[in-house]
Amino acid sequence: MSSLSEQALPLYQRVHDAVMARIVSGDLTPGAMLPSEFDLAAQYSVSQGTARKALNKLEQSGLVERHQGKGTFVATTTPETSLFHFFRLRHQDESQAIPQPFSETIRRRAANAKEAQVLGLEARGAVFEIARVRCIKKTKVCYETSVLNADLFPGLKERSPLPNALYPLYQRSYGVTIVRADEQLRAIEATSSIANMLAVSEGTPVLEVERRAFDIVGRVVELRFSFYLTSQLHYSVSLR
Amino acid sequence: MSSLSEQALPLYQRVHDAVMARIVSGDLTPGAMLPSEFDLAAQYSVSQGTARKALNKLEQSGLVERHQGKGTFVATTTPETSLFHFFRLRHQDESQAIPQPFSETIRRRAANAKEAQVLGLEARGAVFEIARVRCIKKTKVCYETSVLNADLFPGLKERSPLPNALYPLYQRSYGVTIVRADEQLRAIEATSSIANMLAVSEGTPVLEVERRAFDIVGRVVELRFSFYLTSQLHYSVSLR
DNA sequence: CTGATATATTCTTATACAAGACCTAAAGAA
DNA sequence: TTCTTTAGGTCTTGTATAAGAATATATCAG
Repeated sequence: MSSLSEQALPLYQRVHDAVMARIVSGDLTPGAMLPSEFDLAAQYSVSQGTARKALNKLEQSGLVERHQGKGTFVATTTPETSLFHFFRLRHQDESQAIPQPFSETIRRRAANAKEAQVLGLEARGAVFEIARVRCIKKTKVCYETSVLNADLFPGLKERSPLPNALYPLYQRSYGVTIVRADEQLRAIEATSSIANMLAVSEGTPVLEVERRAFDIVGRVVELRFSFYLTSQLHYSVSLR
Repeated sequence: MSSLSEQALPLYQRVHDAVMARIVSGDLTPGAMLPSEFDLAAQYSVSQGTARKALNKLEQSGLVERHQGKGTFVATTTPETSLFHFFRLRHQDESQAIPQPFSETIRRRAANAKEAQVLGLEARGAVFEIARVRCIKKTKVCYETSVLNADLFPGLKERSPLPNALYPLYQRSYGVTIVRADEQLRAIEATSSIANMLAVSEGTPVLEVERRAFDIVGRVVELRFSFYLTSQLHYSVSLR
């Protein structure tokens, strides 16, 4: 049996934690098949039902996918899923709006105080800043900057131009899976620099979205500011 | 045994559906205690484990709450829960911002085309329109209008002034439980009427939130437009 | 290539026992 | 007497296990 110390916790919880650790550590990569319920049960000396309960819990948290007769697999956050989940821009008919890359700048620099605090870095630690302007049908609709811990994304700058969706890149190339994002939204007047980027007049109303993206273990991996023009589009969210 | 027709569905699913029907129909009201796992098992001629699985599913969907040793209860959408879930306005430190009522107008009128379509009414059906301006520390920060199917909320107009939080009122007084809300957000320039309501100059950036609120059975019960000033506040949301 | 068969997987159902919450009545102190 | 405490009993949900069904896939005979 593997390490299942920590008495007091229920058996299924210990199995759950152990399997989760294997996924988080990268031992089990997205798309990989997990041991079957019976194998897992044997590994940890519990019954199949207990192993099953652990797997069900992992499924509920979205970490794995299960298919009767096939097996249990580490969840693959497909571009579609990722887009659908974290890209909230929609057309007026609620169809998804996917802005296309227009320009991109990647810089390596020292974090400012806020970035260091949010990303959990030491003062003036190294970060990558990705600044992009994006279009829909030739019209600039979005300016956004993403700031990342440089240590987690070695060689990022050399990958320019980056794909439209960043999170699948984070996952496939760096093993960083984004599972949650907290966002703060405000309506602001476009500053001169933002107005310039989006080719509108200064003072135009802009939807500002400040995002903190979290990975599986709860670290803030990305701090992103997005500025959207919402005359033809809107930000769509479902509370439940 | 009660009606558990529909062969082909698993037993626990049938029990789940039956209990859910009792909740939706109003037979079991929010806060009421459900039959125990053993009682439910006896009622539907299944084992306690199967009844348990049905109740767990109801818990996952948020319809009931379970407490070891106490029992299972129809979920009570408390004012706190409701506020926390559907009122997304936050101060800069992420503490919840609760605007206080400043003025309120309730009108009974005919629905316009969009309202009739969204609320599932016949053309020009009767609706209530609640228009409110709300303040934080004497400063007007929000203007919002809620449009409701008048048939679902008899005598609403006579209840003025309404409480700060409307959804607990819907639930307690009219048996309408809001479980989900879809929202569309835009940054717009304040129109003259909105600017007037909020005592700002025309053209000030305002966060517009268009909400459709759904009840347990998936009907759109409320169409709400909110206009927020977001200089001191922001709209906070978590995607996961 | 087709269809039956075997095998591996998850899913469903049932049972037994553990743990937590609550009520009640007896015991004890003021 | 009156109040508080405590012990036990009972009702509740939580945990663990086992056996068989349903589903997907590979294998092999024809």
